[in-house]
Amino acid sequence: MYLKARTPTLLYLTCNNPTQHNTTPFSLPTYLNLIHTSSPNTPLFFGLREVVSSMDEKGRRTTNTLLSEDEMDLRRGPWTVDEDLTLINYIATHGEGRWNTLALSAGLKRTGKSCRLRWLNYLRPDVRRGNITLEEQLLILELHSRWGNRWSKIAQYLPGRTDNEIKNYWRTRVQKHAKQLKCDVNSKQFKDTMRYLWMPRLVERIQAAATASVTTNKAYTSENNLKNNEIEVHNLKDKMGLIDPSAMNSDFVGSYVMQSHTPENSSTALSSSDSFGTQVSTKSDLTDYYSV
DNA sequence: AACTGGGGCAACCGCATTATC
DNA sequence: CGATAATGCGGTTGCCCCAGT
Repeated sequence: MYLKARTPTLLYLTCNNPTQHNTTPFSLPTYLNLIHTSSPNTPLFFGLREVVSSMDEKGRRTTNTLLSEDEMDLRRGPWTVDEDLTLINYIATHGEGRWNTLALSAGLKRTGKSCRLRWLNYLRPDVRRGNITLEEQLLILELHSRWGNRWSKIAQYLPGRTDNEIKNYWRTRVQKHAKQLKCDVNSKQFKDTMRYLWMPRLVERIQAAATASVTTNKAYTSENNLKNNEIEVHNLKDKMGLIDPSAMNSDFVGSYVMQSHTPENSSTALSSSDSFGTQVSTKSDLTDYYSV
């Protein structure tokens, strides 16, 4: 079993056995939590402390490597695991804010802006990672149609998602499909396609996934779990209105958005995110819509 | 096996806004 | 009240990974 770093702090625990080629991603905060809460002699984590503390963003340069003079001044580029640990530890003790002071006090050779960005977009414990769910896609499409590129505002309605992540999603997925449709992402044609084709289809898929979940659970879960899932699906149906998707309009989705995920109730929304997770692959989101 | 092009995403930049002195 | 610093936001860039050739 070995560690692989795909990004500076997204680590993969991978089996050497090719028949068990199942990489398990962990964010650095997850690792820290596991390491802190596990016994020092727990086999899985035995030695990982040393590995984590000595790895760099690419697994090539160790913390003992001398830094160049430029790097001694102000560092740029990907964050190292050591820097992340420093930032996390400092914020755990002193709290966040006053980023320039924080950067200096923590001994990080980074700008305050860089520290803030790293914390908000990656290290914060409530950052939600993984594929954008169908429900989240629906929200993003709807909210973007309302507010345009107001990414931080849109992010307020998607608990755990950062504005950067939503922005990247929009640019890499949605704009790509606009390009394939040979129309501008701000054009009426494209907006109509979103509203009358993609969004209704998303609703259909969300409902289908919810139904499938119940079917599966009827077969494989305990009676108690089944009860919970039925409640969950019922709640989802309530949210989605169970109306003809073709009749769905912006107002409908908007009311769904406002009722279910507002910044004011985001704490509860986050805790209920388990039921907010119709996962899709990164390739399957909008790909099958524009061809209809 | 080597190369290449595109996708995905973390991080940076510049500007705007807000806070502090 | 003005100057400066800090923070927030949206646009852009650069790099890594991986599928296709």
